[in-house]
Amino acid sequence: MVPDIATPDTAAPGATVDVPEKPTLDGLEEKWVARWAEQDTYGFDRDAALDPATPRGQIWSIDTPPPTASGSLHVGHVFSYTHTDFVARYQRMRGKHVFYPMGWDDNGLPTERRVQNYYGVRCDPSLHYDPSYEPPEKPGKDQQPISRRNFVELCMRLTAEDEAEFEKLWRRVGLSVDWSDVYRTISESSRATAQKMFLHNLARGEAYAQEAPTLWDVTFRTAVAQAELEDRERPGAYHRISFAGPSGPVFIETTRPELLPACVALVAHPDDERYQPLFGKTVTTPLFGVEVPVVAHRLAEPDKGSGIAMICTFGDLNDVTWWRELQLPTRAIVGWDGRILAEAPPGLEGEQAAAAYRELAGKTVFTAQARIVELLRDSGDLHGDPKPITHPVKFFEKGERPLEIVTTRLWYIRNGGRDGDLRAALLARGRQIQWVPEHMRHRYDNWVEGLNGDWLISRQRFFGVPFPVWYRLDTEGDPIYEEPILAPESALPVDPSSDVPEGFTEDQRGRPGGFMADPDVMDTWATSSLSPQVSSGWETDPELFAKVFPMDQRPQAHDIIRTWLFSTVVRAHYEHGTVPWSHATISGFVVDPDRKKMSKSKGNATTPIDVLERYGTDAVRWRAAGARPGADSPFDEVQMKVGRRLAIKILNVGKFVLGLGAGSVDLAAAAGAVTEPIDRGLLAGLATVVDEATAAMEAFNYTRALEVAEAFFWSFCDDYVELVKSRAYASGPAAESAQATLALALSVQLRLFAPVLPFVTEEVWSWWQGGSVHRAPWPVATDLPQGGNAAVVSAAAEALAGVRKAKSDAKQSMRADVESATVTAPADQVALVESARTDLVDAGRIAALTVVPGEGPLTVAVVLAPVAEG
RNA sequence: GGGCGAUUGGCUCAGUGGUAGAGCGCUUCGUUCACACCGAAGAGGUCACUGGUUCGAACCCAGUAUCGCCCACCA
Repeated sequence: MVPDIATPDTAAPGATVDVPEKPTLDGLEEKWVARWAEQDTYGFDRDAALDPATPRGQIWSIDTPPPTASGSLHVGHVFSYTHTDFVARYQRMRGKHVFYPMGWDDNGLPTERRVQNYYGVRCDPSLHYDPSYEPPEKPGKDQQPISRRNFVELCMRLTAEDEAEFEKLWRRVGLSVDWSDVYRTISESSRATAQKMFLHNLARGEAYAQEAPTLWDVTFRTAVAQAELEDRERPGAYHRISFAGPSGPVFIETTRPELLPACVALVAHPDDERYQPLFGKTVTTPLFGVEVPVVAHRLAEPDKGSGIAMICTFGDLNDVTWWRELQLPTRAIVGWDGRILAEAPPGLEGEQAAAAYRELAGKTVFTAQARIVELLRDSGDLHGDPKPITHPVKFFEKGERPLEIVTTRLWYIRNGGRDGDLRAALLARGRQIQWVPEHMRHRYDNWVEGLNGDWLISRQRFFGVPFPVWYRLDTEGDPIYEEPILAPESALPVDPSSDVPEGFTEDQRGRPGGFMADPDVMDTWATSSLSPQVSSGWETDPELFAKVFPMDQRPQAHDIIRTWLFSTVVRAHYEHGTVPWSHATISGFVVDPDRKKMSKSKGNATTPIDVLERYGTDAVRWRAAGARPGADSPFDEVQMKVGRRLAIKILNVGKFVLGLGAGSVDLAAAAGAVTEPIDRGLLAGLATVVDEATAAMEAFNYTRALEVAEAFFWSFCDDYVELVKSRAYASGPAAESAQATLALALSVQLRLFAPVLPFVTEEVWSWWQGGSVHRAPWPVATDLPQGGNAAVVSAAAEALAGVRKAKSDAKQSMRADVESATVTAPADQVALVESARTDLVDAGRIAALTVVPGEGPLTVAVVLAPVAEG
C-alpha cells in the first residue's frame, strides 16, 4: 500500500467538474511545473522508502547521467533524458518509490576552458591563493594568472549559474526528478568520495603509480587514456631511408623521419629471411652516426614497408611494446609541448650527431620533419620522393594535434587490460547487467576484450579532483615516490597543493627535506564512475545507500559505454563486489537528416527551448517516445506537429466526454453500470491494450506502449465516441452505460498516456479528479469489467466506415441523412452489428438499417436521402 | 582486419512462420451541433539481392551488396 497515491475514484458522484470553455496547450508547462514544485509531486518519500518493511523491489533507483554543466543542451539530450523520465513515471505509477536525482558534471576540462574564456583568466598552480580575488569585469586581452584555488572558485561560481539554467530547462521538459536531490561532480562530497575510493583502490593494490611512456596531448599538455582516443585519417608519407649496415645499406620506410635521432634499433620479423643475417649485428643511423642493433620481434610485419622498421622512443604504441619487451635504451626527443627537446638524448655522441641535432632542437615535430628531410636528401640517405599515403593517427578526442608519447609518472587503476583473470571477472559483471537493447552488451564485451593497458587516471590539469597524496623530498629536493604520504580519510577532501600533510608546515613545501603535492588531478571519469556512490550516499548516508544501491537503472548513450559505463562497473566491482545497477538502458542519438550525430561542435544541433516553445513539451516528448531504446533517430520537425495534434485531441475529447455526463460518474461504481455490448466491448479492448502497454513498459519499450495506447485512442475518438454520443446525451440505463464507459475509458487512457504526455494528461485529469495523475496507479486490466467482446466495436466501426465512405464518395457531408443502409456481414458478425444497432443508426443518421449475412468481408449498401436543392 | 546494427510505400518507422501495416506527405470531399492546431474517404510496396529450410518466409538458415556505428599495433 502506498499512502500518498491518489486513487482514481476520489471524485464523488456529482463532484465539481471544471472544464474550460476553450481548452488550450498554451501555458500548461508554466502552470504544471509550478504546481508540481509546490506539491512536491515527484519527491522521494525517504521515510517510507527506508522503512524496514518496504521491500527493495518497491524502490526504483536511477543513476542519472550528469550533463556537462559548461556545455549546452540540444534536442538529443532532451530525447534521452525524456526516455528515462518515461520509465521513472511508469515506475512511480506502479507504486514504487522512485529515487531519481539529478547530477551536474561540472568537473574537468570543458569547465576549465569555459572559465578561461568567460573570465579571461588562467590557472597558475605556483601562485598563492588570494581570498579577495575578483575576476575582471570583461576578459582582457591577456589571461590573468590566478592560483589553483582561485581558479576552482571561479569554476564553482560559473557552473552554479549554468546549472540553474539547466534545471529550468529540465523542469520545462517535464523531468520528474526530485529537485531536492542534486549532486555536483566537483562538490566537496563528490571530491571526498573520489579521493576516498582512490585510497581504497590504492590500499587494495587496485591503483598504482608508474613511470611509463604514455600518450600525450601537446595542446592540452595532459596524458590521455585509451578510452579518450580516436583515430583520424591523416595524410602522411613513407620516407625511404638508408642505414649503413655491415654488408651494404639497409633500407627502412618511415612516416616519422624526424624521430631518427630517437631511433634505438631496427626490427624485423624473426622468420624474415631477408633480415635474418642482420639479427645481432648493428647498423648506423644516417646523419647522426649512432650504432643501433638489429633485433627480431613477432610484431614486425614483413609485408609492411620494406619489412624492417626503426624503433624510436617513441613514435607509436608498437615502439613502446618493442622498447619494453626488448629492453632497449631510451632516447626521448619530444617534449611535453610537442617540440624537439633542446638537449640531445644520450647516445648521440660526437660533433656530427650534435650538429645534426641542433638543426632540429626546439622545432615542432612538423617543421623538424621538413628540416630532416632536407638534410637526408643532401646527405644522400633519402631515396626517391616520399610516397604520400593516408593513414590513421591517434588523437585525443577533444584535441587537434596528433598525440605524442612521453614518459612520465602517473596513476593507474587496474581494469583487466593487463590481467586475464580480472578481465574475465569484468566480462562476467557485464553479463549480470540487463542491457536495453540487448545487443549493446557487445560494445561492452568488445571494449573489455580489446583493452591493452590499465586505466590511466592522472591528468595534468587544475579543475578536477586532486590526488590526496604528497611526497617527502629528500635532502636534494627530489621526491621520494616510493613512500607517498596519504591523506587520512577523515580529512577528505584535501587539496594537497594548499593543504599540508600531517607533521609538516607550509614553509616546508618544495624545500629539501620538506614535501611536495602530487601535482595531478583525476581523470573526469574517475569521478563520474562513482555517480552511483555519490548519488546514493555511500559512506555519507548508509541507510539510503543500503536501500537504493545497487541501483535499478543506468540510462546513458552508447558512445560512452567504454568510458562511463565500464569505469562505473570497475569501481563497483572493487568496492562492493557487485554490479552498480541491474539495468543499463542505452539511448541512441538524435541525428540530422544526413544521419550525422547532432552535436554542438558540429554546428548541426537544434536548440531545445525553441522547439519546446513552438510545439509544446508534450509534442516533443511524444516525438522522443518514437525513438526506441538504442536506436538513432533523425530530427524531423514535422513529427512534432503530430505529437501536438495528439495532445490537442486529448484536451478536446476530454472536454467532450466529460460534457457528455462522464464527469459525474462515480468511477468506483462505474463498472457495474456498463451493460451495453458495445460498451463492454470497448472496455474489453482497452483491457487488452493495458496488458500490452504494461508488458511493453516492463521491457522499457515505451515506444510500443505508446503505440498501442495511441492506436486505441484514435479509434476511441473516431469510432466509439461517434457511435455512442447520442445515447450518452440521453438518460436512463443505456445512457448511464455509455457515460460510465466513457469515464472509465478516459481515466485509463489518461493514465496510459501520463508518462509520455505529462502536461496534457495532468490538465484533463485536474478538471475532474483529485490529486495528480502522476501519482495515480498505473491501470490494470482487472479493474475493467470482464467478459466483453471487443469485436462488437470493430464490427460497428466497420459498418459506420461503410456509411461514411458512401457519403464521401457522394461528396456529401458526414451529417447527410441516409434513407436506407444494408449491411452485409459474415454470419458471425451479424449479431455483433445488430447489438450496436441503435448507436449505428444514430451515428450514421440512418432511417432504415438492415443487417444480413453474406459472403466475404463486411460491406454496406447505402441509399442517401435526397438533398434539398438550393 | 574484427564486432554490432540497419535495409519494408515519397519520408519516418511497426511488423520474428499463416491474405503486407501505421503516421506524415499526396489526392478527393466535408465545417453552425468536442476538435480547421479539424473530420471523412482514397491512391501508393515483387518487404536490398541470391540460394536454402518449410505445406507456407518480410520473418528462420547460408551467403552477397549497400549504409551506419563501435573496436583494432597506424613502420
